[in-house]
Amino acid sequence: MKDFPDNMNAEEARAFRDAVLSIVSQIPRGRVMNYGLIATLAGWPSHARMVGHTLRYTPGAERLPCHRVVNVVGRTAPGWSWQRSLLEDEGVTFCANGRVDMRRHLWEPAMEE
DNA sequence: TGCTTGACAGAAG
DNA sequence: CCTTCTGCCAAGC
Repeated sequence: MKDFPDNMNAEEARAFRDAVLSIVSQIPRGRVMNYGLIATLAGWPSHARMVGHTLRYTPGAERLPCHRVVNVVGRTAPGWSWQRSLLEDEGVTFCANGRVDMRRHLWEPAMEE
């Protein structure tokens, strides 16, 4: 029995998008998450790139705290210079190399239960 | 139909 | 620490 189909149906693509947007909207202020983690929680591990694709091309994602989504090493999205300012405004600290201090700000929904 | 691209991740140099 | 390469998978051309 196959838990994770390799290609998505329209229904699953919609479920994936819905899950991603839902997870992102739940990221607390001053915390960040990475793409791989969101993809895993959404039910499709290794679809990290699809998460970024969804956040960028889905209308309405702009109103979500998508600026709290960074890659696994705490680096902000390329071509999105103001993302750092948005995070700093929430109290997120950055290292000298321009990366988010993941050890302090990484948030996992599992830690809520 | 087939190659390239990308808001990624991980390993290697 | 940084850059480059590979694996990944959907979207674009």
